[in-house]
Amino acid sequence: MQLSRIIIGDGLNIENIVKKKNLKLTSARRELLEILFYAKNPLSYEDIKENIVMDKATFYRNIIKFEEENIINSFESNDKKRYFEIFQQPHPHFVCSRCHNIECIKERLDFNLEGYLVENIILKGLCKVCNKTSI
Amino acid sequence: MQLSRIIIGDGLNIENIVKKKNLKLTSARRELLEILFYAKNPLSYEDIKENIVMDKATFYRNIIKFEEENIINSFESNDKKRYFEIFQQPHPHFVCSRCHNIECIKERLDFNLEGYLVENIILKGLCKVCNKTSI
DNA sequence: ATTATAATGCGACTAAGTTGCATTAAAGTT
DNA sequence: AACTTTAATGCAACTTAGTCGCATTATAAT
Repeated sequence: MQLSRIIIGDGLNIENIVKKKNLKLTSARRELLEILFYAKNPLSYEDIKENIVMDKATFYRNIIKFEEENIINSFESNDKKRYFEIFQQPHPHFVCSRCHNIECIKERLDFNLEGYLVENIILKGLCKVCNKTSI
Repeated sequence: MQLSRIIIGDGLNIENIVKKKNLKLTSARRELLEILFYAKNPLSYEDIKENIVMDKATFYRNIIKFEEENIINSFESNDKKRYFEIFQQPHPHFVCSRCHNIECIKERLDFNLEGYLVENIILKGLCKVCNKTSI
């Protein structure tokens, strides 16, 4: 797969995104970003590690860099793991407490919290499937 | 302090709550529940451990029991820690990504997510204080 | 007072995430 | 194309949350 050539949004590919932030384009970074670009849901380190060759330290150092540069963002689930995804328009995530699946919520949740800046919304509970099959 | 005599809601004190669930009332459990009852914000293990004498395994085993019995509930913050609080009416929590404070949100957030059962809402971003003093 | 059973403490363990340090690779310069 | 600077990598050692098995102890009922 010629993943590094995928076009994201405004004609950007992984090379441009990384270089725009004055980061060196290494194979570790290309690998990591390709996986995240192709994922349709947020991924944890455990999800990713089987598919990468880089060291754990490299992984986390890149995660930190990418988060600083707003290339990705992350949040904690209820399984003690952090989940990573390519930075998109802020949108809520639903974490199912039964099946532990994580879904991106497309519906807009409107509420006004005076004074706060809400960057991330995590909803926990039962997803559609588990809610239907619940006792 | 005669903490075990505090009255919660329907004339319940810690003794009654624990016994109602068919759990033995040990000093570890009394200690843990007293701390959580008195906390005005959710607490992590790190917050609690200086004030308890029980072993870490006992702490977590009781946390698991209490969660099963809906005496407490917990959620993950963005500092890799789990936070615990006495189970109350479900209400959102706001986690500040700058000062890492955790607040209970009293305002009702109304939205309808068809099919899901939302048990827990975590908002992340800048709290009132940090948002005001942000660049 | 006795006893059954649940809860505790201890030690060993797992897994995420971090840090220091020596080595290597990227990207600009001549 | 070789040279150089600086950033990124791999490795090993570490920290901390959380879990588990097991022997011992405390609770609550008889």
